Amino acid sequence: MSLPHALLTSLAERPGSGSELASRFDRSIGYFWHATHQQIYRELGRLEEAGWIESLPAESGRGRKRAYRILPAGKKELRRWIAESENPTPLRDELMVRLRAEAVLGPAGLEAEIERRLALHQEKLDLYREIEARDFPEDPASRTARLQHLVLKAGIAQEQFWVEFSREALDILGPSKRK
Amino acid sequence: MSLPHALLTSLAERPGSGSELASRFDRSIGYFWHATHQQIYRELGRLEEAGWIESLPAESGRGRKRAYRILPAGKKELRRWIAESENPTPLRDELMVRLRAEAVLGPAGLEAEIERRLALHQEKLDLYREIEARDFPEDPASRTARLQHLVLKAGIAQEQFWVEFSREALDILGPSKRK
DNA sequence: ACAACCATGTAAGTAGTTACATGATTTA
DNA sequence: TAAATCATGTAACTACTTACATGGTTGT
Repeated sequence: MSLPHALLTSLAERPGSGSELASRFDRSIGYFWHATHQQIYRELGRLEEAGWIESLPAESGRGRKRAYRILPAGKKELRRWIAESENPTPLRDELMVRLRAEAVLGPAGLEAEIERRLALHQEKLDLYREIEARDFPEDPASRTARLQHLVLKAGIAQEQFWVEFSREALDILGPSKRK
Repeated sequence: MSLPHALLTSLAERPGSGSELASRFDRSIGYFWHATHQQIYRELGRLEEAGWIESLPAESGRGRKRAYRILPAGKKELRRWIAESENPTPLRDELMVRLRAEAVLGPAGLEAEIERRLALHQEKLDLYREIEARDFPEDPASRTARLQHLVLKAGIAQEQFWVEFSREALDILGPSKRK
């Protein structure tokens, strides 16, 4: 389970509130780890109780922004976790199940959905490339920057894969409609 | 949620018992959808209750193999589901979180884990390629075979991606030890 | 007939999702 | 000052995981 450590990582990069963390999970960290705001708030509470992070603004009820930052104990825990061993999360993609289902049952209207997916992945690919052009314009960089760039490039490669895959699938499903 | 439809697909391809389905989930269907035997047995019960599949051997308690096959209602449901629209499952990979953590905290011993992952993915890649050579030796094939081949090729592309990615990561993490 | 294994299943716990609620801040 | 939005949070539910249990089958 990586959510607590994803949050620790994000807070190690820069302190922030729950909503700020939630929007970071739609970008950088979010290329490979997703979380909703409900998960994030719950987990921030646990992390604070564990003594790994602290919240800055004194007391406040709801609706008030509350900034968190990582504590030394949190950094220590994160460092310990980095070297841990864990098997890769098994892949899960319903589209593949649908393809095998259509393979065995015959045409059942999968084309439209794949075209929709193609557009989604193309859009995300464009976005990631913009981010890359903006954040990593130069080639030789620090170890930190090279690692962050590597993760972004992995996101780009994934989206590229899906774009190409969708095109191939459309070629098989409906060759007549393709130019 | 795709597990019930993954099972329906697998049973549409060929009837089988729970344990047979479980082992298929380590291959073909399992390239992109994973399930443990506990999930599978539970879900088979639900599918039978829904009237989408039936179990053949009359009455029998535990320890006795029970073969299931898909019913017309199950095929109808599967066909309906194929054309449904669903957003891609968000990616989740702890290794990426670890890389960003190591990027921000500095060297913390991630290399060994990446080498382990590299070996795992290389092994899986070799396995998939064997399966490809055995099951899809010829090029022009039926629509069904082309779709099944496409899904396998996607699995191959994924493992290839991870192998290349791991090598790049090692280049950044420990350039001295690479030849 | 005993051991080892195989197939099926139960139980408890955890992570993640969906729907909804409430107080604060900004905007019309 | 009312409406819309933002930030935080609660509650209920579902999928998935881990650990364990039991009845059959197979091999010696």
